[in-house]
Amino acid sequence: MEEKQTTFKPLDPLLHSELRLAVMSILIGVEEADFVYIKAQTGATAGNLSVQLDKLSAAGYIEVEKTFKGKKTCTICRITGKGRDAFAEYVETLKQYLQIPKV
Amino acid sequence: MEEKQTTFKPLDPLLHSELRLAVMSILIGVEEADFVYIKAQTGATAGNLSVQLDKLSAAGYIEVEKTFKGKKTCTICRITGKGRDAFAEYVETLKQYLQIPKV
DNA sequence: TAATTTGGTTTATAATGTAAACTGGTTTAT
DNA sequence: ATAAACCAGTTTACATTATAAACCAAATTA
Repeated sequence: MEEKQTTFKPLDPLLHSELRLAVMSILIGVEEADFVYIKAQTGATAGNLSVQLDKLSAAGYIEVEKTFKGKKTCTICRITGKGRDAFAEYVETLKQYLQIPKV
Repeated sequence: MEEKQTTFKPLDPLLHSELRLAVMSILIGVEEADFVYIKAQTGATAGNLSVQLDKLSAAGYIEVEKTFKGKKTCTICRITGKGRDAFAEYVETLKQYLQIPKV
């Protein structure tokens, strides 16, 4: 019987994206963050950020709440448990590629 | 004067690719590796691997030597100094996204 | 010598990322 | 009051990238 030499575990494609990863990186460290803040921190265009937040939200990695800040609309994002788990697993998987020992 | 809040350094797009990263990860640990070995380790299709090796080679991150193993052709790959540097920088940059402290 | 396998390359297509163009509402200027 | 500029996003069209199917040449096997 042939043993498959699965040296590299696949990387979650939802997280293996520069902008989405930056968003998750921000959200994992805070209670919540709004669209404008995330946009400033990442330097992303509004369009790109909107699309990527939708994808994270559709995957259940974040939740998005639309509220108001005074009269202005305000889009607040939070990481979910599922998102936290996925991020943690992504980090562990990536360590293999980066040759960083698992702690 | 406005200060730009460049929180996240951009990730080298050549390395931020699952297959190319796996290739570099292999090559950084060995003197050299051939096409067939890399294909087996990564589980990639030959076509995909061929394309990605070309890209790494075009960027000067690896060098590719075509030789023979007996009568069969054999494509040998080695990481270059430039590739080594790029990989190291990619790892450091990524740590910021992953919230892994720089050592 | 015909069929299969090996070691790849080329190329067509699918998937993804990105920013320009747009929307709906708000504030400012005239 | 109303036009002009602005803010907070969304939609959509386009560019880039990834991927595997189809292909090729040489070697091996039947």
